[in-house]
Amino acid sequence: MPELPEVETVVRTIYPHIRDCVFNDAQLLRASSLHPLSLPLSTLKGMRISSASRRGKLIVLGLARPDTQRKSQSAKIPQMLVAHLRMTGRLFAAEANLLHGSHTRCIFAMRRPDGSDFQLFFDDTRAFGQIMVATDEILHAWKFWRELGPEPLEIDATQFSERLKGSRAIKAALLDQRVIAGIGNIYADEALFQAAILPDRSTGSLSFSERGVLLAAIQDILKRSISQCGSSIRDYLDADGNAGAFQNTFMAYGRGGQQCARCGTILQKSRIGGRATVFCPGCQK
DNA sequence: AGCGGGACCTGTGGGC
DNA sequence: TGCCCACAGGTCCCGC
Repeated sequence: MPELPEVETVVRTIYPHIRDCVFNDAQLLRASSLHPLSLPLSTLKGMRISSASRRGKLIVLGLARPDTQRKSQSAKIPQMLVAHLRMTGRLFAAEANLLHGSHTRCIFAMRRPDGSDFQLFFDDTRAFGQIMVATDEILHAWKFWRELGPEPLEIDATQFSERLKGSRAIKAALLDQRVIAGIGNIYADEALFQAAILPDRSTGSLSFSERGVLLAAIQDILKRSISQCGSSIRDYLDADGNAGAFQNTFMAYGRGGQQCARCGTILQKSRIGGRATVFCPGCQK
C-alpha cells in the first residue's frame, strides 16, 4: 500500500490519538511482524510517545522515559517505535474494549494523559509489514535504515542528479530506496509520466535538465498527493479509517490500455524491475 | 552492476 | 456458483 504520501498521512492522522500516551502493555499476535533486530515489546512498558515522524516509508514514533523511571534500569531503554507498513499494514487507535480482527498482528494497550485507556492496533493482511522497538544503535545496525536515501522533498536537482549513477532503468532507480526514499510503484509511474520520460530510459542517458524536470515532477506529485491524503487503491486507509483521494488524479498508474490525457495515444503496460509499469509511448521520450 | 525470478503472505477479481 | 490463475501499494535473496 503505502508510499510516502500515505505514510505521511498516517503519521499526521495517528499522532493526535497517541500524543503523550503511555504504553501499558503490548501483545504480539504474529512473531514475524516484529523485526528481528527489535527489542522485546515488553521494553515499551511505561514509555511515552513524544513525537511522530516519517522517514521514507517508515513511521517513527519517538519515545520518552517518564520522569518516575530511574536511570539505573537503563539496560535497554527503547528510543523509538518504527513501523513499515509494506503493502497492507495499518496503524490505528481503537477503543479499549474492541476485539482485534483476524489480521491484527500487534496490540498495544495505551493510557492517555487523562488516565483513560485505548488500544493501538497494527493490522496487516499480507503480513509483510513489521514493527521495531529500537534504539539509535539498533537503527544504525539496520542496513535498510543506514542506506536509506534522502527525502525527495528535501533535495535539490544537483543532489538528485548525483544519485542517479550507473545505467539501470530510471524507474528501477526511483524504486530503489537507497537512491531516494519513499517512492513506490504508483508515484514512480506518475512522476515519469508528468516528466515525460520513458521508464526504461537508462539513468546515464538522462541530461541534467531532464533530471531536474523529473525531480520537480516527483516533488509536485508527492505534495499534491499529501494534500489529498494519499491514494487508496484497495487496502489503504489512514489512521482515522479514511481513504485518500489522489487515485482520482492518476494519469498513468492503473490506466494501461486507456487514452493518454496529454496526447491521446493508448497507454502501454509493461514490466520493469518486476513491477507493472504504465507509460505513454506517444509523449514520454 | 543490474536484471529476472522466486520468496514472503492473503485476498480479490476476471475468465471460463 | 465455483474453480483457477493472475495480480496487488514492498523488499530481500539468489543466480546469471
